Amino acid sequence: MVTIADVAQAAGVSISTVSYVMSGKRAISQETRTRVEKAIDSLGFSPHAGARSLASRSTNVIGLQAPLRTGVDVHVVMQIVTGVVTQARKHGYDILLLASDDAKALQRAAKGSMVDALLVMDVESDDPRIETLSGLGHPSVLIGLPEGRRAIPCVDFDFEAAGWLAVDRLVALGHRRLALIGSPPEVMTRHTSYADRLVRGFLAACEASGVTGSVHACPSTTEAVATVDAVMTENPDITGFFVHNEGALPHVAATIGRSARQRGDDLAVLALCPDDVARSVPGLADSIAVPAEGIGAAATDMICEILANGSQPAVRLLPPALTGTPTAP
Amino acid sequence: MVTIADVAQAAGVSISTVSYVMSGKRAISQETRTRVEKAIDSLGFSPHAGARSLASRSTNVIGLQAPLRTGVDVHVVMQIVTGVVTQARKHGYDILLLASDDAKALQRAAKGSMVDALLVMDVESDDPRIETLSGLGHPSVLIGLPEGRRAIPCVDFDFEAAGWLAVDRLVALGHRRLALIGSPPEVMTRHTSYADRLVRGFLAACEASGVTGSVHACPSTTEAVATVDAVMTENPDITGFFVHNEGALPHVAATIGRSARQRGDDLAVLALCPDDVARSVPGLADSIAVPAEGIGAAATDMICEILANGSQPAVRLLPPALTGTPTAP
DNA sequence: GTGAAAGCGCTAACAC
DNA sequence: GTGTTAGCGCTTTCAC
Repeated sequence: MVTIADVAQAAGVSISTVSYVMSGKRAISQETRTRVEKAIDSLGFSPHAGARSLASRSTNVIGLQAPLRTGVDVHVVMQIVTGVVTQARKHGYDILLLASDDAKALQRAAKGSMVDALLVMDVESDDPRIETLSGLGHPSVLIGLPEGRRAIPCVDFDFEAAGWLAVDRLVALGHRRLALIGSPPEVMTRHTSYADRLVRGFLAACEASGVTGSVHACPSTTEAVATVDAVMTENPDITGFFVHNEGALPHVAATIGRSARQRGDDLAVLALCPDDVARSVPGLADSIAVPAEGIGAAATDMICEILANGSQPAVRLLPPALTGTPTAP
Repeated sequence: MVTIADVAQAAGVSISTVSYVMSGKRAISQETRTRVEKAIDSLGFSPHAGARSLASRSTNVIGLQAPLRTGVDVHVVMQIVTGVVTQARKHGYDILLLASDDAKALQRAAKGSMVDALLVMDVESDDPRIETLSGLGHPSVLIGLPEGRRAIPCVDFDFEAAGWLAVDRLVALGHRRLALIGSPPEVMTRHTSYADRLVRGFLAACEASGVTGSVHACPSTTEAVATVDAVMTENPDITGFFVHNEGALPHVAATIGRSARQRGDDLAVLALCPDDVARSVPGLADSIAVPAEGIGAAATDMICEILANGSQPAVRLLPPALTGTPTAP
């Protein structure tokens, strides 16, 4: 293994000079700098991460707790993780992927000085992890927006605004009876924050616009088709569908598309999902994009800023936007 | 921060005794052991990972290079990652998620002593990373099975055997004209190892069974339906479909199911995908499970064994198995 | 069965 | 602008 001492010797300077060349924390003459840099390159030196973290009391690693369980939208999770990892690297951080999604895992990483900060996804209201995080002494950011005391900074997509936007769009298209085909029942029941916020925005917007809106939990599996059929049969006057359900989306789009063709109905499907997912669904005209990678990147930016400046920003919600071919009413 | 010295003092023993209690590397009297353990608990001590890695020259971290790009099957990737992370924790390892999937990232992690070993997914034949890994001095395992020199141990699902199994199953159901609806064109063209192996097994089995088999690349997006329609129109005598394509599967299953219903054809769809994905597709009777989480776990076991025993196992392929309601012919 | 002490490779005062 | 050196918190000889 090549150490900083080897580099110093090769460059004919002291150890600290090499260290300062790397960190840029003090002025170095152009001449020594090049000499040191050459030595570093030719020896292929990279500093020992452990030694560095021991001496500097910081690891340049951020711990990420991602929900690897099923029932979540894998596309969204993957994209958020991608955003986090990519952005972290830009700030010079690496990502330690935590195994379990309990409070213990957070403590292990923090107390073992394995990470400088923590990024936690899929936090529910009253999640015990929030209290753990507060007591940890490590900066942390939640990806999501749990209800309650708001002790930890949060980054998320503005699902509530998305609910409003969806209703505005469907109403603009001429629909007066709307349905939200939402998350699977288990997500709804868990009161996962994003599901609740979407429903709230959707219903409030329906009321504000004076249209009828109903909300339907929908399994993300085989039963999605049956669920949609049931909704359509029992509420034949619904013409505007707003779908926020990964597994159900293709079925819903197909079912409704077929029904529109067969019965000549003027039905509309508006999806809430990542852009590329929307593009892969046949027959889907518009969608509201969930900027999943952007959420990951924003959360990472926030935590890096806290790490750098000690600033303590509160909540950041990314605004929704319509995508796709806008079919004028 | 509470250090090992604090624990030693609290327990009235020397630092080394505390260290040995934790590592179990030398005999400790029952009495001191309990005293030390109590001190550890009451002080809430966890050893500093960096200090440990500096002194012991090992990090207890495994680097994982996962393809976060699109075009891959996100369900499969997520499940493999889950398997890796979960199993690693069981062996006492944590996972560092590498940002980019190039050789540089592997070097950075290894040479910076951030990891003890590397796990690399989605390796292609002639992948430059293979040579990098060989020269790195860190143990590594590939998840996948690239062609060629085989310098690095590999773990994967036995896609070739899956091709055989699929044909056997479809033939047993009475089908004589088979089609493999395969990976997207970009994956086929890249000669991603798994796609090639599946095709090879499928075609060989068709020949061995004396049935006709054709292979069709299929985009994982909107065009999947059109592709399948084209295949069915141009080859109306195909009755057995073997689908290995995340995005296309629901469409294929639906299209073929409908056609079977409308035209009264005896068509069969056999899918190759993770179990839970198969269960979420309406109207799918059987499938061959891709044990994605098992692949991740097996790869992790292998690398941990190499780390522990220095053993150098070669290739491990997980066998395919039929799932679902076996509909007798 | 236990302790003392020499590093591990780096950072960051504190010199000059 | 550069060098010297005291730690950072742990593991692991070596000594008893």
